[in-house]
Amino acid sequence: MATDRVRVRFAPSPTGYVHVGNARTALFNWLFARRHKGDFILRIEDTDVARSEARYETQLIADLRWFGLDWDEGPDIGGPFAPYRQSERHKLHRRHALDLIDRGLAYFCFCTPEELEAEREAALKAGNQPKYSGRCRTRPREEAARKVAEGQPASVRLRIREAEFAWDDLVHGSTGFSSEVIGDFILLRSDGNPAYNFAVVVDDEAMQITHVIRGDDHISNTPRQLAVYRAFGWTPPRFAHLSTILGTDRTRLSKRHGATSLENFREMGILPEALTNYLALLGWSASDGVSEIFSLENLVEEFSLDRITKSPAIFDQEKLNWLNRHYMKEASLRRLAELAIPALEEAGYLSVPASEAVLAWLERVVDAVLKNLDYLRQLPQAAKVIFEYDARILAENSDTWTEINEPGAREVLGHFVPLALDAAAAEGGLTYARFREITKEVQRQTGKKGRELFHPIRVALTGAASGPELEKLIPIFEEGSKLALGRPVKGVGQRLRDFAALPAFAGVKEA
RNA sequence: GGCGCUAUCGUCUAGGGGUUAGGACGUGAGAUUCUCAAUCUCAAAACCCGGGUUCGAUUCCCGGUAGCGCUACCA
Repeated sequence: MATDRVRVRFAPSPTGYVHVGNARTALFNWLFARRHKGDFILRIEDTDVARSEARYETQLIADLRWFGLDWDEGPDIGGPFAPYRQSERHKLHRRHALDLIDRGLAYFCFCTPEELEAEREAALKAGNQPKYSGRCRTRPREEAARKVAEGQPASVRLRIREAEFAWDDLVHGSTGFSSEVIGDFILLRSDGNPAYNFAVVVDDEAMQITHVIRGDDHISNTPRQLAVYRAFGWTPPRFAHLSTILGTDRTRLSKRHGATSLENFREMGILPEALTNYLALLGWSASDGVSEIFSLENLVEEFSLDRITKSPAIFDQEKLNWLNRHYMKEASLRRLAELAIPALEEAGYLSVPASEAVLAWLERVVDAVLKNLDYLRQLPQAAKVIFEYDARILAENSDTWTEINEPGAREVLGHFVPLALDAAAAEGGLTYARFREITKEVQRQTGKKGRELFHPIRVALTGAASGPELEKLIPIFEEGSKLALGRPVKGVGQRLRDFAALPAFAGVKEA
């Protein structure tokens, strides 16, 4: 390591989505860098061009920024060790591979895929570790060079010597493999592109990476990489291997488990601070063993690699929801209202762009239903009582319908509806204060109070047996009815007229 | 098949040779409210199995089992 300064990197393949496992790896790298006032580097591993498209990289960067991370060096911002795309570093990889051949530490291999496959199957059948036999290992260098010059396709393999490959893992402690299980693996493919285990090492060394924090699926790759470091005489970085994130069925979390990518969570309306907090808690805990709510800033202060768990963790959407509810309560209503717009538009409730008046009204809507939400995507559903009122549908809902047809309920409505209708007509709407005066009057006339009084009124007004407080809903109805929305919101007067028009309540207005 | 990693409530975890094994999510009950929710209170819920070491193991060691990963000219 050429520097004492902590330098870590996140090196994803741009595949079109950022899996939460990768997001957590990125987060832990970032936290470690920030904790030690070091550098966090973004490097794109795009050697496999079939899977890499420019737009994937753009999306990857956007997703990571949304997630709350920033980096000191990367493909979008450059830096002293550019380029930061693996595909643009292939010349360097080739030069290093050839250098190893010159020094007799690597060699050209002319075996065909068919030959290798046959070898592999034979080894497997014999119950042996299926590793490369070393057939091309002893070919004289001149002969190999001649074949290459003739244009024969050749890969480059590392000459593995008998050795133990051990390291002190920052998460797992001392870990090691015998060279028996490795075999002379590929450095450079016959198409000239580097293999992953070679390219990462060359790039990490060139970028002076001091700590490699990555998923534990790379544990078995580590001895190969150590072999490369050893061949070059480089000092390897420290390694920290993070456990896998599993789905509820204990298999590796994948797309079929539902929301698993940053994009998924953003679309759901999960707040990034909730997701970083949750992911930090998945496999890491604070030193007091109790604290769970952490902003990114607090996480930077508290984070340490030695408090990372070794065992795999199952992703729990419920706990993420809990954190998201927590952070939604902390967020400004304006921010939440803006985040809810796409879902509301999709539901046909809103037309964009939303005016300032609509946004201000939306804040009240968010405020009214927030307690019922796990994430913002659920807002249209939770706000249905505001946007959709249909007295006829109410009449088809047997439970609710039966309730308000009880004699007591009919009595309450018989008094309430005409009073409220008159007030709304006379005053051009109904304030909550006025609404309360009317309910008090109804209470005097009927002797009903509490649930007996309010439940029928709620049903008549909202069409539903449950929902936000009427204190919040009534002003929302009234103000909403004055706004130009994707779907007109009915005011109190309109709702009661619709209700009174139901045949079953035909007499209610005159009662 | 070989190699490796892992194992505390349903889930995320704390802890550690002697503890009433702690917290959180979720669940259940109660309180409160016009309802749902939110909130508050309470409750149920765990050391994978078998050996060893030890006066004593959930904790340390070994084995088993299970889960996961790697075993590529994928990354």
